[in-house]
Amino acid sequence: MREFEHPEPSEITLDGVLAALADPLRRSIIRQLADGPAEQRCSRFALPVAPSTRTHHFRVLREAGLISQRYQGTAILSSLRSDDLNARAPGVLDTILAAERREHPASA
Amino acid sequence: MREFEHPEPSEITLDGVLAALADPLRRSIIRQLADGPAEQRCSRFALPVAPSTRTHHFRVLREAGLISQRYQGTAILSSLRSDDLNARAPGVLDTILAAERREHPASA
DNA sequence: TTCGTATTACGATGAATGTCGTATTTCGAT
DNA sequence: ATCGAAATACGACATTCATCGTAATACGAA
Repeated sequence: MREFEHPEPSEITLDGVLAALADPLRRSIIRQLADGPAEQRCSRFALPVAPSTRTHHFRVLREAGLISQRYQGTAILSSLRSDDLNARAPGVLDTILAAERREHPASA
Repeated sequence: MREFEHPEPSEITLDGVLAALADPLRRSIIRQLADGPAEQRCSRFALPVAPSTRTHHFRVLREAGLISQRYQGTAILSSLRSDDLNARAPGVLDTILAAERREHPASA
């Protein structure tokens, strides 16, 4: 029943954001969050990795300030922190997402 | 050694670009290239690392398609491949550079 | 309460990465 | 022809990172 640690908007660094987005699997998570419902449970993501690896990637994204997570029963709902990101690094997320969609059109 | 291997514009991947830009030292190189003369020699960059480490970072940037390099005497001139990058991933470089300048105003 | 689902925590492992020192190459200048 | 400066190549090392398996936790449902 605990809470997650989320960085404050002011604590979000470009370095953390780019390091998080440098991994293709994490980009696919971000992309699905951007293109789908605002809040999605972890199990909704079809990732070719073990559960514990999935957890690892979600944590990296959360600690970088890219997503926020909250509990709902046994599930965890994740959502994009678009506003905080755009305040801190305007356009970075959107341009990267656009490039990602362009480079990999089908796989959402 | 006369020639360098540069990826074609079509060979530039978002993954390579982001992986290259995930390192703060490489971002500082890119920033100096963006804010200074179009072509700059490696020794012009004041980086707190050994010469061989410097070479390593320039190669990563070159192989990712971020910069192009050519020989001029014993020196090597590096320049940003802004056009190729914007064709492949529009706005990505510019928004990242803007965020970088905003986050670290003085150090250029 | 017991069970099952969703997810995390922990520890291990192999690969990738940033760093360095040393030796080497290239080229201009002396 | 030799020297020095610029940069690379190579090999080594430590750290980080992505991955996994296993065990544990929280919560809803039966």
